[in-house]
Amino acid sequence: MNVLELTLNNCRETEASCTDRVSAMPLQSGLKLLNDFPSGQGLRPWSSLREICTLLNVQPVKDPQLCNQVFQHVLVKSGEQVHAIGQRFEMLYLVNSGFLKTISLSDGGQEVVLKFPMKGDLLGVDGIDGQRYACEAVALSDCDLIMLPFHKLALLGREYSELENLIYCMISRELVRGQMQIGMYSGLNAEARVARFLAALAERFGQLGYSSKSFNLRMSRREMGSYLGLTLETISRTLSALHAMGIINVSRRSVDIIDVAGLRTLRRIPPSYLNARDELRKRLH
Amino acid sequence: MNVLELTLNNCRETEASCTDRVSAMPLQSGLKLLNDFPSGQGLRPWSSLREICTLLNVQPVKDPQLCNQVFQHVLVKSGEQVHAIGQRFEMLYLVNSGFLKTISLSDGGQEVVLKFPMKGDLLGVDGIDGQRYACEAVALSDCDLIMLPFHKLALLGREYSELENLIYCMISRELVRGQMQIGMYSGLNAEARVARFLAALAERFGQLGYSSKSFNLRMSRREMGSYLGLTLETISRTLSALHAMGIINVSRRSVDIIDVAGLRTLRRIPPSYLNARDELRKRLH
DNA sequence: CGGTCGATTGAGGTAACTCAAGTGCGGTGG
DNA sequence: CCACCGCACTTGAGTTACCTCAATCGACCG
Repeated sequence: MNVLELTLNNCRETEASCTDRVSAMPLQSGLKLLNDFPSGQGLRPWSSLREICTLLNVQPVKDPQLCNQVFQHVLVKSGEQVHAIGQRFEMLYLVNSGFLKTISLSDGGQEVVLKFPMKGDLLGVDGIDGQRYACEAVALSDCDLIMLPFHKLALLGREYSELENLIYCMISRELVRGQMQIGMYSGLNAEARVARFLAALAERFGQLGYSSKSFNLRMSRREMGSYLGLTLETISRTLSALHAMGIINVSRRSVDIIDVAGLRTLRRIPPSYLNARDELRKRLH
Repeated sequence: MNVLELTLNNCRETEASCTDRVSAMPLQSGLKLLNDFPSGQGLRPWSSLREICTLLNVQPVKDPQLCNQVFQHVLVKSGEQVHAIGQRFEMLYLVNSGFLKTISLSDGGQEVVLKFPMKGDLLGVDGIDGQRYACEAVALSDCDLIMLPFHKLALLGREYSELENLIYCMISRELVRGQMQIGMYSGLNAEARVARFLAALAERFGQLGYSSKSFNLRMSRREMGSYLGLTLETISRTLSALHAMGIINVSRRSVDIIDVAGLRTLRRIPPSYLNARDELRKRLH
């Protein structure tokens, strides 16, 4: 049984097992396998493990048979859900293109944004232990995801130690990124958080070959605030202040970075840029 | 080559490779292997994989040869470092007894507490990708850790799919716990955070067979604050207020839980319990 | 063209921070 | 044994950074 058969097989399994899923999956059924799509758009329905390694930014696996194994893609439209909290875990998803958010529910039932996965990031790792996804993934733009059926992946990993190690690294990396987030933003005020966030986003875009100077935010102010532990109004105000300082240009969701170094090192914004009011109040006292 | 040889061998390797470590390891050299210790204290220098499964709260591996494989312990004294940030990764550590903290450095060089690992928790998973630990682990009490040389573990995992799956689950679990933390505490005010934290701690102690009603905090107010994103003064005030409400008794680091349900559901503390001052000011207005 | 939704901006309130003064305990040394 | 010191914690008072509520604006969409 070759891998192509394995993956196709697995897709059928996925479809078949939809009925026994615990949580509602309003959009899951709308997911399209890429080979259902009209060809000739430059999109292919599967990627080789070699390509996957490139995407993950790791040494490509050397074994010739292994690195030609292929994995199927899936297209997710903007706003659609990739997986829900509590849904039975079967797949890891590797982002080939597009922009997403992962969320969990806070105590009050409010959604909390955990990450903004993009090209090269892995979704679903939190489902391995417990066999159910612990968070929900939603596409914030049309996305092209590579499906990695975990069971099959592990099976292959057993034969190829190279691949096994790759899997360990992928998972560990996700964990490290979560830790970095906490470390990075704790102890920073609102302005610095937003500034670092933009700088990190710009750097990431740059690494992926897009412009690091000029890009569109794919998330709403509310989502950004949730991710950074701030309210949407604070985000809006801070962006305006960074604009007023001449560090960025921002209009709605389009952002131009003027002074990257400034973004990275900013600690606090002089009150004059934030709001005339605050300064006035201080003088009155 | 049996596993006992493997692990002992690895320990020698660890000692030998101390010189090429990147970061300072002031205390690492003071770590003692358990078989250096006087026997007859009920402590054994190694644990079998069967025991490790119990500790991890997973189905014990069934293969008779595999589950009798043993792993060596290491004792870490309170205040000592288990591993440093940037130190070369070789080991996972499974906590057999004791209480620790893991920290990373915030932007300003301040330490940020990420977790408080205890019995059954795994340390070092963040080192797999990149081959260097991404955080620092410090013992907050005398600790008994089981050393799991990752390379050897992976080697064994390749032969025994059961074990391999176990490794994946262990790592994934660490990730999920990190996510839960973010989800749990975001959107809660200081009082609720402290209350949930105590409730979670109590529950954890209970699961481990200790008293869930009465225990000692092993961390300082500052460390607790760092973990919860609050200052030490806020922690202190909140504990006092919870005491005043009759939900807990607290004196220095010893805590008695009086009303667990209250802790879990608390949203805000009536001003009167917090400080007479605030209420007075309101009435004056 | 109205309706909806996201973003901006303003005004005021407040939760948590900062700074500072005390308190109590545990260790050390006379 | 007591006196001293250091450290973690407590408590107080004032400040402030961020939140909340509310009005407005603009883009998009049927």
